[in-house]
Amino acid sequence: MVSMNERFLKPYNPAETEPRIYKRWEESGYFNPDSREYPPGTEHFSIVLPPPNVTGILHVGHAMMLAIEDTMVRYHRMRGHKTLWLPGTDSAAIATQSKVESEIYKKEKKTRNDLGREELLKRIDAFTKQSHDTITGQVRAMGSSVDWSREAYTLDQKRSYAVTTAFVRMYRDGLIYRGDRIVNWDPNMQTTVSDDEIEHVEETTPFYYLKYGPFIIGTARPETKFGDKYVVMHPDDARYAQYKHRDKINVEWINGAVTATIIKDTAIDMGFGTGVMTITPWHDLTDFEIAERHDLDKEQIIDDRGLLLPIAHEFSGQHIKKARTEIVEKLQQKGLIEKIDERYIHRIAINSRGGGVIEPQIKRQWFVDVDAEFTLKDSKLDGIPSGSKTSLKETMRHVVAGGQIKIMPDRYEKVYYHWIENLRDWCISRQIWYGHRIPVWYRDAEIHCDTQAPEGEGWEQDPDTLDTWFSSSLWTFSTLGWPNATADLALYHPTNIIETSYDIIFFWVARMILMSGYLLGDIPFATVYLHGLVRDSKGRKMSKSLGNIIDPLVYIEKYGADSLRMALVVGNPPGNDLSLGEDKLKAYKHFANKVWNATRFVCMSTEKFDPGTTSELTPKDEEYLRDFNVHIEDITKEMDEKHYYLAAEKLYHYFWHTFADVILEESKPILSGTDEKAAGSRMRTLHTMLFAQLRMLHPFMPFVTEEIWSLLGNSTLLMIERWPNGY
RNA sequence: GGGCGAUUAGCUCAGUUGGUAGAGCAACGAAUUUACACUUCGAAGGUCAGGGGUUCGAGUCCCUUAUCGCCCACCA
Repeated sequence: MVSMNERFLKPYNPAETEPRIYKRWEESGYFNPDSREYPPGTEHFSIVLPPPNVTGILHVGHAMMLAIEDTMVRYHRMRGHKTLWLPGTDSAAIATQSKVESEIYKKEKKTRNDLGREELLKRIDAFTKQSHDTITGQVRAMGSSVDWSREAYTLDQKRSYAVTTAFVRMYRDGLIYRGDRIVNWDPNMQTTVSDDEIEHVEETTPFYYLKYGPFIIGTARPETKFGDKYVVMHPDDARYAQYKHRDKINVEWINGAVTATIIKDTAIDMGFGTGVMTITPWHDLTDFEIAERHDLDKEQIIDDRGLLLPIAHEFSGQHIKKARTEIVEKLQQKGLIEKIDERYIHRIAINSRGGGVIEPQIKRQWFVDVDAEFTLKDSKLDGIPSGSKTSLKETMRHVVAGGQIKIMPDRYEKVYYHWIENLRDWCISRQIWYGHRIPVWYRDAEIHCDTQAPEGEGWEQDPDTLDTWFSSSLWTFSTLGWPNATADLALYHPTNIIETSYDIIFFWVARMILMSGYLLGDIPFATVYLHGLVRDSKGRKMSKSLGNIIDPLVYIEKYGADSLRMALVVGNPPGNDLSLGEDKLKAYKHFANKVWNATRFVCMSTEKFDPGTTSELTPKDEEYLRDFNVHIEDITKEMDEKHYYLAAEKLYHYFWHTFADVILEESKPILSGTDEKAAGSRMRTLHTMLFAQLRMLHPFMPFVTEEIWSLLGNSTLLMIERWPNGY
């Protein structure tokens, strides 16, 4: 053993060590799998980093993701696999634009229309650049061994080309269409929002029972009722048997007499209220579907900004929020109100990205058809042969049901199927400016969809951009060079694992499966590893209003990245939320120091030991090494089963309470004793166990282990050492 | 309205196919020119949410109730 380095005389100092070690790693080039030669037939391991949104700084949830993924990656690299972890960031179109817009408005009282498309995009670019640099700095501080040479951005040139290529293919296959459908409209952001981006918030509002001719109808939104001229009831409702489908009756309504048409439809719940309702097809999905079934007129009542249209007569131009009181007053005066229930619990839809209250509107938008049949070419999907007909829904369901993709924990498979069953066509066009422009051009009645603008005069590109998840859904292969047939794509796709938060299983995981299935005839990853949310020490969600959001850099500065990583990995099985308190960080900081000092002790007491010679082992030491081999096997098995949370805990426990507390303590008299054979045997044993434990701890605590490795006189980096295999 | 999860030591959580209840932290009692006070040793602490069932045997499997949490859903 080499003589003890003087640095061991002081406690381990992560703040001084970590940036220096990361620099060494980065300069070594080993994050890039191409930097080393591998024997033919070497297994490979690839994952993509779920790209963080360039909307600000990373939080501890991101830190957890980085900790788990880096653990996986370092483990596989040490197993000798050709390992790629591909980093990047996400433009997060709507969230980013919304954030920049509101900052500009706060400071300058200017809206996007004041600035114009070009200027706003310039401002957003400046913001995202800064945000990007902060984020990549944080990713480095966590010790993430990502291949920076392959870093991607969802909005860079290569990814944009992938996006337009995907759009054009889907359009030509009839999987993308343009249609007048009811969509979720955010009047604040002035854009559509997908179903998955909607949050429902409960609200107690008055519920009005209105006299509509001979009927009583209920509504929570009297301000939408101006145009109501269809009254709908269930065909089996005996109470209304006297009325026949399509009968016409005259009723006195808000703005005078209207001729109403009776419609019988089974969508009506006979048990709710009076079992009769009038419909507002332009602003309600159920109503829209009823209107479609019976080919009824649809009329717009509310405009894009939430103002009432001329159909509201004297209320025209008023905002719906403000108009309600006056409208109710008028109804009251006309004697049209039967009664008011003041305590009605109602769910309103909110745009989770920007915050506006959703107003359904009928709009001409672009959609992905999830039910349309298409022919799958070059299929690698089990059970869906090349050339067979399938649909996006079917491929999505099939790859999980057939076990080609495994979701951890498996209970999320049910959630996934349920989502697919209820999935409607995906609205992909957005009326914001930051994002991928839709690759479609119009000239009068002509439509041109291609990756490039058409030749000739008078063409106008669609002003809309694509849902940010459209580009994210290509991430596993757009980052590897698709649509070009690159070597990276051939080698690293499908990726082995996607490791992400369970709350984006629909937004992202499902849509990656959708896109990969269609565009590549393949799965995007073999395993979905879902981690949970990080909560504070009291189990509360981290939120701005609670003020309990912590920048991981604060923890790193105080306790070191290794401690933060351990705190985020130990006791954190997939699918569970994790409470993070400072006591944990403290505990693992102590542990890092324990490893540090145990090494110091081994150095001090084995200075005479030459690892090149093999001293004969005493029976006791043979027994220790046998037990240690069982420990290695156990840890390796946990790693292979992706039980990182258990492996980390067992490594911690063994190092501290077996290696340090028992074996090291017991070694003191042996090493200072007169029995040279016993001392030599023990030195060899300690040396073996220490080195192997440093290797196994490395994926979890890369900084301290790498630093110790180097202070022990190794000129090579621990990060590319081999995972121990028994002694 | 449907679905899922949780309920185990003061706190945070493990407990893989059923076989005598585990860890970390905290708290408690000791030790001390020690590799490490970012230490060591020791002891304490649990009707495994309640009830029922299957079994030789249940924290684990089944049924049921309660509380908390999450997700989904077009009751106007």
